[in-house]
Amino acid sequence: MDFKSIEAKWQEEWEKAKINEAEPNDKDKYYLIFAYPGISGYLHVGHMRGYSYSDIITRYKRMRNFNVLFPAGFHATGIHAVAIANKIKNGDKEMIQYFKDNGLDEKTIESFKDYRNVLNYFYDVYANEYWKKFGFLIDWRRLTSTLHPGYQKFIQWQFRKLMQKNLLVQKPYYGAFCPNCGPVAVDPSETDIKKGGNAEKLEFTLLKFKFGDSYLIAATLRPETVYGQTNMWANPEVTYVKIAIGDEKWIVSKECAENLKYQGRDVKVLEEIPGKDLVGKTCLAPGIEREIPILPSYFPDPAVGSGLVTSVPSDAPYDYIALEDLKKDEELMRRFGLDPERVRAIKLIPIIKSKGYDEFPAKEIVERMGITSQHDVEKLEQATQEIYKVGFHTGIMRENCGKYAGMRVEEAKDAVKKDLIEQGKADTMYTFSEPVICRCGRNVVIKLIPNQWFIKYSDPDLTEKAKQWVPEMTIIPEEYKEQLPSILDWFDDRACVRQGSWLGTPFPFDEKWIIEPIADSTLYPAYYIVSKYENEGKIKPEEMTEEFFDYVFLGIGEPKNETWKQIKEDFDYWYPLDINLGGKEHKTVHFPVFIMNHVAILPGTKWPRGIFVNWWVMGKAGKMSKKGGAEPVTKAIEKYSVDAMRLYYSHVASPHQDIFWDENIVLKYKDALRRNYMLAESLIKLSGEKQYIDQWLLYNMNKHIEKATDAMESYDIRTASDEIFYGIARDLQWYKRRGGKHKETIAKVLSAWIKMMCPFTPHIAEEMWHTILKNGTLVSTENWPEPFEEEFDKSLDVAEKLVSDVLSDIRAIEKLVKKKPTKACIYTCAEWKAKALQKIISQETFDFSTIMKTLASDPELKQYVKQLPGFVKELGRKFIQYKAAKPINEYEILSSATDFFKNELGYDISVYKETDPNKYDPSNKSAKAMPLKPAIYLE
RNA sequence: GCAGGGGUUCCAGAGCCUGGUCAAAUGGGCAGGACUUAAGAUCCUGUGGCUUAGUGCCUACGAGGGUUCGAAUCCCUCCCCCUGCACCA
Repeated sequence: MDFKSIEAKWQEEWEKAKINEAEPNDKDKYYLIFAYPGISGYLHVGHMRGYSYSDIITRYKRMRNFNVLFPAGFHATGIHAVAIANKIKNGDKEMIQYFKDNGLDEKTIESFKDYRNVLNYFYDVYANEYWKKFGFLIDWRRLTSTLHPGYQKFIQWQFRKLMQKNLLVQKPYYGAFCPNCGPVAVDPSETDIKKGGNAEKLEFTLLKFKFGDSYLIAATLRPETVYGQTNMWANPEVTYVKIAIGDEKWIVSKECAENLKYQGRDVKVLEEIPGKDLVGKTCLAPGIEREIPILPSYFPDPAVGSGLVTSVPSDAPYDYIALEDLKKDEELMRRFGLDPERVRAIKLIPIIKSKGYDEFPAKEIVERMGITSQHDVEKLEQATQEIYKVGFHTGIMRENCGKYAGMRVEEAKDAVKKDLIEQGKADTMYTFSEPVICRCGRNVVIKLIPNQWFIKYSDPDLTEKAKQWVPEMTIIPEEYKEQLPSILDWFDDRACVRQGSWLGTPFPFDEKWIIEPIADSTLYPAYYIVSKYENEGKIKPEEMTEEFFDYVFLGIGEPKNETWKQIKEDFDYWYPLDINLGGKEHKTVHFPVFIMNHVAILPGTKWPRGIFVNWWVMGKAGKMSKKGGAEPVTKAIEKYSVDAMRLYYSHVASPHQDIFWDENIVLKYKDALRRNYMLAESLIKLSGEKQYIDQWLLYNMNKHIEKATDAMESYDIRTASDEIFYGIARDLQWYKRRGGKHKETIAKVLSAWIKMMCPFTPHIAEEMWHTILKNGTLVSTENWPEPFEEEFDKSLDVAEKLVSDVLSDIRAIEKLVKKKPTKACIYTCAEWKAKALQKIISQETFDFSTIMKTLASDPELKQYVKQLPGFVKELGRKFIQYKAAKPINEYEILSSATDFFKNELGYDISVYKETDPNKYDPSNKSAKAMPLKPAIYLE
């Protein structure tokens, strides 16, 4: 089967038929978007998961006779495109190779020096190489980007509305900042940065150690440990600086001085002081007011804190091991003129009592973990974290800790810090927990922005309204719906503009600020209504004034022309949005702000109706990296076929669970598609009488339609695809095996089957619709099948189960007798037994004594009263399974299946009634016959 | 720390809300067989243990308790794993 040409063929047909284009009409509407992707490079198979769900859902809704709007766009704002352009400009080999690997020629790559070409290139790749190739029925006329002029007008309007509602506030903010590039995002995906994505922004306490006319500054996260200080660590390889700050003089690392400057402190560098010059001297430790020695060590990083570290070897693994190392290192001590005796005399001071630790937690954990040197950074980090955690939660200050004795560490930490600051012995500064390097190579610092604009998501009224709205929404999965109110509560004000070489919309109240990329993508489903008109040239961006958007979105004012009127009509028809679909990474940022902005700006009738969250596709090393390692989309399409991937996403697990990409599994789904195709092909060739198995098939198909429909209605893609691709296939397989061959039944069932496949695997569904069923229409425009109208009864299933049970019973006996039988005899039970079963399963509930009474009161059954109790007990087990089924004629059913049995088993089968006086029954098996469990004799 | 999710049979993964038809769907793997020149294709059969002419019993759904006639499913305690946490969308 040539998947590739099938895909191309039907994609073309769909486009010709324009079934992707949506205009208002008199049908009910359904509007879905997926959270549009940032333009950050080629996408991999992980990204296609959620997008595929979007297309499956919208195709389903379309077949349910909804008028469906499914637009898409690009999130172009931010740093990505500029970063790529810069790299090309700088001749970055890796980046150039990346494009070469993707088949681009030198000239095109060269053109990427202009970020606009980068954007245009990826717009094209995403839309045409990914989405279109995946068969998505996106309304391409609405394609937009966050950099389209109209879109920017829209965003500016949105911010004016926020301002009018007092939801924009200005206050100081400490943000990550690159001196070259401006604000950067520090996050594990390392979009903006080269290194340090896991760094946390920490507020360090700066301890001031009196040292001559100035202070040595040591940064710490554990101010409460001042009582355990034994010495100061200076790194002899680092050059420190003496700075004038306020009316004091501090000694810190250069990086620290830099940080302080960025954090709004008035800093003037006075002179440089090599670290080795500090070693051997003493300083006055704050809090304990004791002179302590300054000792050499190599772990203090000038980029972290102040580059100087106060040593608490009892509770800090780094300090402990550094001290131990030094004590052993005669040569080092000699080099700095230290007195080895005095160094060795330094004793650990017990200060905190933590659960599971004795006097010196640091010493204990270092020994327990077998850490032998201060260069074993990984283990030391782990140890530090462990001690920090245990100390914080369970620690109690010991009696030598002054007025804090007996206090819990959790409280002492803040108390000590506060007191030291008040006494002028400490200060604070923000620092990253590890060095952060910008893409440009510079160290990222934390900068104070005194007049940062925020969106006031903490606004109590807004939060409350949003929380109230959540229960009204359809949110998939349910757990997220329960989580959302607490996320909305927790959600704080969020910086919404920034300065720097960023792409984005100018902030309407101060154009030197650019609106940051999360804030400009919260209300955008509304813009897809307008974007079509912008793209068609029917409205110019200049025309998109405040008046325009007020009219279209809020119904305020009057239309200036027909187009305005029409756009408003469109908006009123399509809005609100039914589903916003996005990955789980959006749970705590995008989705909450999406809800809150709608709630803040639009009237209640336009608030979003639903959210669908999908989880990720994982590679072997965790989340699939955007930078490589994962399978790129284009290659995957070739290898697996689009439909196989769509089915894989649908069926391999619930959408709300991470899945692990495994190409063998995807290939299995490709096999499954082929198998179903072949099955349908073989069935359509059959012809013959209508039999009871046809009724059975229709009955089961009916159930599959009901189940799959129910599943789809509740967005349970996994269950639906299971019913359709495996449940139905299994029944068709059995039908065929049982000798089913009625043309009309087959055509009817296949037609429904293929329709149901269509949302999931549209290409192969179209192909089957045409080549197997010889239809001239598009299955994509058909209606989803309704359950068949025939009267069905559960007895159809009961009967068929009888046949398959008898078959597997015969097989079981075959195994036990350990020889190939030559014939089999089946004895169906006597009439009275069948009658008794019928009486039992017609009961509401299984109650032994009531049933016995009912049976015993029957004149016909009365005579068997001795056999009844055992009989009832045995049938009790089947009660639920057979409850309410109509009676079946076992003899007839089995007799009609003798050919089937012969085919399956390879020998003759005779069916007798237990009561038949002429039956062949050499070993008296017939008496064992029970309802739905005939006796069997093998010879 | 704050918030959330989860531990199911060889693997993946349903079931759990609404307790009994659950030795537990489905897909894979594996074993055996069929068809084939052949197959990664397709089709059958099997896949906890013991036992048995189609049966029955035991052990099972992280661990331990509890509720119940009855628990993978409800309640409690404990252990372990995972995820997100804010100028990345």
